[in-house]
Amino acid sequence: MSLSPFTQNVIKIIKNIPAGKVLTYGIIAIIAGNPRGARQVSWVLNSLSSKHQLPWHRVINSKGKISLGDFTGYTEQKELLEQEGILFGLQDKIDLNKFLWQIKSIDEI
DNA sequence: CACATGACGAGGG
DNA sequence: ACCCTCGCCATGT
Repeated sequence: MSLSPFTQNVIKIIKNIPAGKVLTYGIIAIIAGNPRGARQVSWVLNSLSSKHQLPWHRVINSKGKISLGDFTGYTEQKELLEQEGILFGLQDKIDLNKFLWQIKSIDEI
């Protein structure tokens, strides 16, 4: 199995998100080279996070919320993020203006 | 080649 | 703010 360059970039980006910061599926897709590849990002997390030791919990959706369901890891992800100092506001929403990792290009990695 | 999958996102009601 | 629809994409079967 070989992964597309885009998917490889996604892995590289996620692996470099610093503790205490988060990134959204959409932004990762953009930085990785495909503005419309957000769904592929979720696929990577779901199937390759353990194999590549990815900090999967640092990826949330564009609304600043956790995308996992109550029975698929929601609580675990929230705890991991809180342990890194990330705060949850009303509606369990994270303030992106404060916790979003400011990266503009994959070259910064 | 056809069809299903997955932790998405923008838009509208 | 919530819910649904629709478009999108790399993979897997």
